[in-house]
Amino acid sequence: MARPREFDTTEALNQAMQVFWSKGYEATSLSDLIGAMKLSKSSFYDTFGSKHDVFLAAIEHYKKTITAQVSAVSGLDAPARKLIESLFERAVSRMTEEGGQRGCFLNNCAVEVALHDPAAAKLIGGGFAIMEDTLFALVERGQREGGIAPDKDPRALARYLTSSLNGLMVVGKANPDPESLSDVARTALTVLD
Amino acid sequence: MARPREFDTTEALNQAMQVFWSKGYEATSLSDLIGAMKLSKSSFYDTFGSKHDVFLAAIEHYKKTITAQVSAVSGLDAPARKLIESLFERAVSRMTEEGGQRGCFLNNCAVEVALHDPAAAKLIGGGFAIMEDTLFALVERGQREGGIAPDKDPRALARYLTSSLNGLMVVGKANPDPESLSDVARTALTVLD
DNA sequence: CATGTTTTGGACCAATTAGTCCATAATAAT
DNA sequence: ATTATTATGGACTAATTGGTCCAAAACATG
Repeated sequence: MARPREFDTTEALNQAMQVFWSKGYEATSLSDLIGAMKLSKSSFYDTFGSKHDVFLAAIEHYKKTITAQVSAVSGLDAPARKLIESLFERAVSRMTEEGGQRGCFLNNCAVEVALHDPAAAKLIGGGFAIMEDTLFALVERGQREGGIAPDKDPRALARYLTSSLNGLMVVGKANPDPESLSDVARTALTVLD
Repeated sequence: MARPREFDTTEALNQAMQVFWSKGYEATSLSDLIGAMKLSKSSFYDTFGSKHDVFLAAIEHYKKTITAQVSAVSGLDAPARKLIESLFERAVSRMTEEGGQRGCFLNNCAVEVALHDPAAAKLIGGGFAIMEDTLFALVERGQREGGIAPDKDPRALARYLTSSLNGLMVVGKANPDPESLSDVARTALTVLD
């Protein structure tokens, strides 16, 4: 009793994540999930246990994908400052493009469930930590390279940048205006000078 | 057919707002609402129409309360820069104190419903606009007073500060650590130098 | 006290929720 | 071809959802 004989579990989790991302946890129903994951109700429960279990797994899945993306970006040999800037630019353009207002999955989860779902909160915290650590490494590198003010505390900068990116997503949801968001991104990055 | 003979509508909306604030829109049930608002199901529907109508009214109510608070703060004769700083300080301490992790109601609403609820999205956008305009006025005053860099675009700064405050709330939800959040707030405010 | 107006509890509704279970169907192994 | 395994559709719960409705209770007014 389990999932189809050959069945791409990570792809299913990816689909589940997409649904949670678009609709939020509460607003996502079982039928939404089994529809997106393309398995039967029975297989769903046999394989994943419960809606909440899938939710946690989706958060974990998200963390894996950003870890991959992030290490790809950090590996580029462009100056670290440029990489950080392009992170903000990409956030702005994603938020302003058609259908891009889903924002950041972690961000959405943090706001919707962190207060009432300790298990999820822990995973989400871990996700933010990944972002922060990535930015920390980039900031330190930028300081060595000379693109970022060397006297500033890199940990504080990393925390600040993480928070700034999240702020951008939130205001972008209510008002996805390119000009506004560019103002925010540009101003936020002046801290690195 | 209506509400109780003497009935404080704004107080009821305030209670409704508290519930939506704590639990989110989807996770709030009718019984939650009529419990908090202290009226019967019949009176609820007679007076307010529907859950969604109450939700919109609660957002409006929130906007009224922040407008009031905000004009009180702006009226203080302390330097504008100090007022902005205390806004961030208060955000940090609220997020880190026991039970303060609800964050900002507008922020929560933006993340949970803006994408799928145009009517709410419009009200939420208006709420952010109030914040932005308030900060804009403070920034301009700060620039005149000399506490804030006069060469920077006050509109961009206001947008940036609004976004920063929201970012603070989001990361605070997942990780309500005073040190982290202080780092964020302190760093964010250096933009005003 | 009687009349007219408000307000309410709670019965009721249809839809939906997350979740269980099993007989059947599909597949694989022998 | 037979057997053993695996997966599925869908019937089935029990609870809850938002919402309607009305007879009775509470109240105010005369």
